[in-house]
Amino acid sequence: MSLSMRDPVIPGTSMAYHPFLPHRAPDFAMSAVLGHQPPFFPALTLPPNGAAALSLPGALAKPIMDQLVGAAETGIPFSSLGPQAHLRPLKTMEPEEEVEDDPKVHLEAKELWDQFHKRGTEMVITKSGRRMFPPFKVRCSGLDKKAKYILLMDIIAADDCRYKFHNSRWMVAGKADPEMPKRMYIHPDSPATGEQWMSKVVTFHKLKLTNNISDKHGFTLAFPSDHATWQGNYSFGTQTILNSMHKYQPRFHIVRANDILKLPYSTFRTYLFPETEFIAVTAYQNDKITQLKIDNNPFAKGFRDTGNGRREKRKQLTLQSMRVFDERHKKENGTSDESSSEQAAFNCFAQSSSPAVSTVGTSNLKDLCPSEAESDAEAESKEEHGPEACDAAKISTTTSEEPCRDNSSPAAKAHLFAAEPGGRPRDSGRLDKASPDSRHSPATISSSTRGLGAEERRSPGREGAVTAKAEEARALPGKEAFAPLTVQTDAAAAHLGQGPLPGLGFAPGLAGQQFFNGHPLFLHPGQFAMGGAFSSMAAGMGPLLATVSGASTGVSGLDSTAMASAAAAQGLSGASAATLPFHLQQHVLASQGLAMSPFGSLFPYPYTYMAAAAAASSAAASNSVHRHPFLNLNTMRPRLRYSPYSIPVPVPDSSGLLTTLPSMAAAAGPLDGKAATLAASPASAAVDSGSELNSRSSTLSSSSVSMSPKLCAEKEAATSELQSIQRLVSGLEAKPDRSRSASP
DNA sequence: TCTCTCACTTC
DNA sequence: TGAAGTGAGAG
Repeated sequence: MSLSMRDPVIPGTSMAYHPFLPHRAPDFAMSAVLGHQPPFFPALTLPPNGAAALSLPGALAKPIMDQLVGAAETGIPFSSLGPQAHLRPLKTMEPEEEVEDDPKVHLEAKELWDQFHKRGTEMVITKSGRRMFPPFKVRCSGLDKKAKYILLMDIIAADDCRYKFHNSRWMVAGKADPEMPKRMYIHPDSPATGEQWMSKVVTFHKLKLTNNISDKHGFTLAFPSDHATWQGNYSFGTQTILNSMHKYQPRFHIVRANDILKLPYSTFRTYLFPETEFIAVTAYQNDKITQLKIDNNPFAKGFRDTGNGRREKRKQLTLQSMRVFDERHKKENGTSDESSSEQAAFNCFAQSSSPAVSTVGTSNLKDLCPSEAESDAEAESKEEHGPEACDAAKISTTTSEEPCRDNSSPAAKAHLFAAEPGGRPRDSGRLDKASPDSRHSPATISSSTRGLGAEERRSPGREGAVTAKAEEARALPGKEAFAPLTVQTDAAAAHLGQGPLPGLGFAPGLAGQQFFNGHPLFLHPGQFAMGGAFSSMAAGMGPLLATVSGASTGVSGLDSTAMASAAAAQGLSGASAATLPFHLQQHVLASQGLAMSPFGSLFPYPYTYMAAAAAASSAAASNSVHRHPFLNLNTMRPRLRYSPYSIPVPVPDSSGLLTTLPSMAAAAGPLDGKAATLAASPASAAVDSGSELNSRSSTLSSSSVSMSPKLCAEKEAATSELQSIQRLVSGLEAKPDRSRSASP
């Protein structure tokens, strides 16, 4: 039965309140996500390809909405609203015809990400939502030019730890807080042909990160079917909710589908870029990250040391006032305390100083501190800075590179994900039967070693340049073979519990649960107005029950559907479960003994649909290890935990990402050997840097020469300036947690 | 730690 | 011109 306007459904078709109906979007102001197995749905299937257009008059939709909203607000268990509908497997909704493609994904602005990773990643999250920086941009290749693809991104917990920034480094501070409801962001251009995707850099800069648990920028779609294909709770949104001081890993997905509706049973290819891992913070902890962002984010230009931003003015003021103080001090104490080191420093300063006082402490200071400053400056200069980046290098010197903080563990090496054919998925007959995809080829984990040329450091936000440079890069032989983890899930592939899809393993008790295997999705608001995926979704979402409540977009959700249903399954009253916010329900569920993935995404989404049945059966049949794929995985390769796919992947030891034990990784992950050593004794590190400064000053002083008399007047001024600088530096050193090592 | 405001930026 | 994206800094 195909859905159309005239279908006599009670009291209306599911499409009546489908949130993707563009003309309906503003009306979707429900305060809760409505439940599972909605009683309104007759047994229906979607037309092939979900292509039937549905234009539902508001007059018809409104009463339905009211009813749903009313039910949600009063907390009436949805099951009491009517008999549960039995939804047939949507066999007519099958993925696109198999096409030959071999997608490869290249992370753009990789060098920026590398720096970011090296310095110890931090990503600011705010209540209102903050963009990612560096921006997550990729370039795709190997797509079928004609086929349509949907590109998505989500962010999952990297581990189950909470972190703190202590003694200039990130360390584990305990167990992770309960995970926030996850969403997935669908690139607003989706779906588009492979040709279109490959012709440009795909950027996800509009995705925002927030710590606001009541964020209204998302809504949930439940796929209320007892059929594995449709199980799942799909949350869309433009903001993802993260826990502060927790580590996260962005993921990128390519789905060959011409319709969002097909996501649940389409093949997901998932790519992880280890260097994009980050710790969410509400305020910057690590000055190096701050500086990196200031140097590279156009919006933060005002804080750069160069230019006329507030930062410089403030610095000038500071220096000025300090100079006044010095002069006053000298008048009181005479000038006898001029040290030779000051002279030397002055010499050095005088040689390279630019006239502006405000620039003191950038390149000039770098000259004074060759070892640390240079090492860092060298490292940075090797990264092919543009003009701004050069500036950045100077500034980072100014802000005092700290050996402890520098994660020089070659993160760049970490992105070679060589998939081992080792873990072949276990077969699941049930899946084969249940999934429409079962005819497809088995799941493959392809590790693409794509050699793109070294990317030049780019100024973010300049897509054109980025694209052009990427083009250049593509023409070059690969400096670094990049092989993102590629997991192709497929129905027949469902050999779960080992091999490439252990992330699909279902925790005990969840295996048969609905809504626990779906994964939320971010949806770009623009897609409400889009044709393409969502227009056809309007026709194809019959069996979906969607609830949205709105803030800015008029659409929002509490993501409670899944939990409501699951909680109900756990013996909670429908009412209470339905009224709990998603995250609370998660707690409830956890307390109910429902095993949940500690990593938030209970189960990695769409492929779950394909593997759900198999997972359920295999989980039931398998031993405890198999039922705890994460644990199993963790034993072997702890930091793969954020990957939904526990692939036995050989990873370079230097990666620091996949080979480190969690605690060690947390403690020493972002540090290189030297840093780790220093980190073991942070105090000594601070002392070291200070003493280094002193000894360097002495060295300079001993080699200093007497000054020309005509310089005497300037010398005095410069000396006082130097004192100011040194005071500044020692002031910085004195800062306990956010200390910067002294790079004089 | 977090939130808010501010001055600054880009678009 | 104004909306939106920045980090700093105060509280």
